[in-house]
Amino acid sequence: MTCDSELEQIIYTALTLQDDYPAFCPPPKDQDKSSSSLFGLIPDPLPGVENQGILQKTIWELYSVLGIPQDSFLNRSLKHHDLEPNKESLSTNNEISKGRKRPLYEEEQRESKKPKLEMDHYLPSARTRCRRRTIYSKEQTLFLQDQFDLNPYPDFVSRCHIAKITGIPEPRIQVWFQNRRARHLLRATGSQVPHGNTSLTEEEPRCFIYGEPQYPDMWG
Amino acid sequence: MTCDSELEQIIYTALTLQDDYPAFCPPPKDQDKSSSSLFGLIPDPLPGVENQGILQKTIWELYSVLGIPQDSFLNRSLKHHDLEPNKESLSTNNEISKGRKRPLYEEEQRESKKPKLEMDHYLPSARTRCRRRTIYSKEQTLFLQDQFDLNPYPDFVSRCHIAKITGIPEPRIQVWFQNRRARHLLRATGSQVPHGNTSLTEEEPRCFIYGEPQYPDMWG
DNA sequence: TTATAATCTAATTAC
DNA sequence: GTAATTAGATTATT
Repeated sequence: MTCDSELEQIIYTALTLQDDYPAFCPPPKDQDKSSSSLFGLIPDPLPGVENQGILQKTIWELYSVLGIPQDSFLNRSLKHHDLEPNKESLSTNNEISKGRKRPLYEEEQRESKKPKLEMDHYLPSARTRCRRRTIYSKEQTLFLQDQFDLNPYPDFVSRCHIAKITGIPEPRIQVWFQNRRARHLLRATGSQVPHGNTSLTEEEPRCFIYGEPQYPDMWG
Repeated sequence: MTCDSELEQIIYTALTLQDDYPAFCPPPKDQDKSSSSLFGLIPDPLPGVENQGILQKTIWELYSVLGIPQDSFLNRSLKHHDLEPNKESLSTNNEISKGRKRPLYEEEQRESKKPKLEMDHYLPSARTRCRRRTIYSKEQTLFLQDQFDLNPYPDFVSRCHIAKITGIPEPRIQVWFQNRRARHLLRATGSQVPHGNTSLTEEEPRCFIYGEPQYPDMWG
């Protein structure tokens, strides 16, 4: 009914969505499939969030395809993120880490003689090792390149501006600039012109640009 | 009326919030304070999002304290993030990067003879260079340490699980594990026991653990 | 295949 | 002490 690419798309859509809304992160897989408890896994509607239908539908599809039953630790985990990050959410649910140790992987601990099979089952290292590769549109890439020409070291606030304008999450912006610097700043001084005439990282090839940021020529 | 620490808290609260909701990222500072346009900066209520009052109040406080007027590029920027990341949001607003180059910093370009003052003004490198340091609660730290003992290399799905349970954003989980590995895995084999008897990174001191992950002893 | 997003180490900064 | 950032190397997707 659902081919592999479809399933993968569903999974990564859910993972991408939960990146913005942690409450929708899917639970770990479990072989004990009791179909009666399937509905218990569908998260309650997050009060107020838009595109509720899309989120719910995606998670529902994911759970249905994987046949994930209601796991015990989920009952003890946080119900809903209160939309305020890092607000000691665990303090009201401190039986997670106080009452027992390692609630997430207690299944693996119990049968510690089949570690790799269990691990591959729980954490499919081939498919979910990395975050799904982000594809940027032509307009997004052009805008990022323009910003890079202006300042290859945007600070947090600048990255937030870029994130707002492009719609790209700020951590992706950070990674994009890291990769861009590795490709272009170093290539400009290193491989293309081995003797370095491009005056950007000339005098200090491996400096940390903290106290006195070095900017392109148009900035002075 | 508002002391510096208060202002800083407001700024970073807003920045943290916009990390989850990019539409609420504050605009860049601007000296042209025309108080009449202040209300134009207050973002429209994001339809449906909870804690609307907190977000609105925070942004309002921030804008009021900074006296930020309605910037021109804000009119051309995205109105509301459509809650689906990386969905070529720019394609419907492609006049941002098509119609003109570098809309975000056109002010600096115009007066390119005062680069550092302008840059310091726009991008206060001392205060907003880095993301505000995240403070983890005792329960969060304990849970992360437990997960680290089980698997110091959690993949994307595992990091999402941890993010869900702890309420910490996934990128922060990633950074936490990076720092923890640098502190503990290397310290265990390097400084404490210089000759390395702890069998974790023994045969391959600088390997990338991709194809065949190495896990602690309890995993085999 | 190439380009590049994501991950990793190691050193470092800064809170 | 530790969260965040950086360079650089590497993996791996498109």
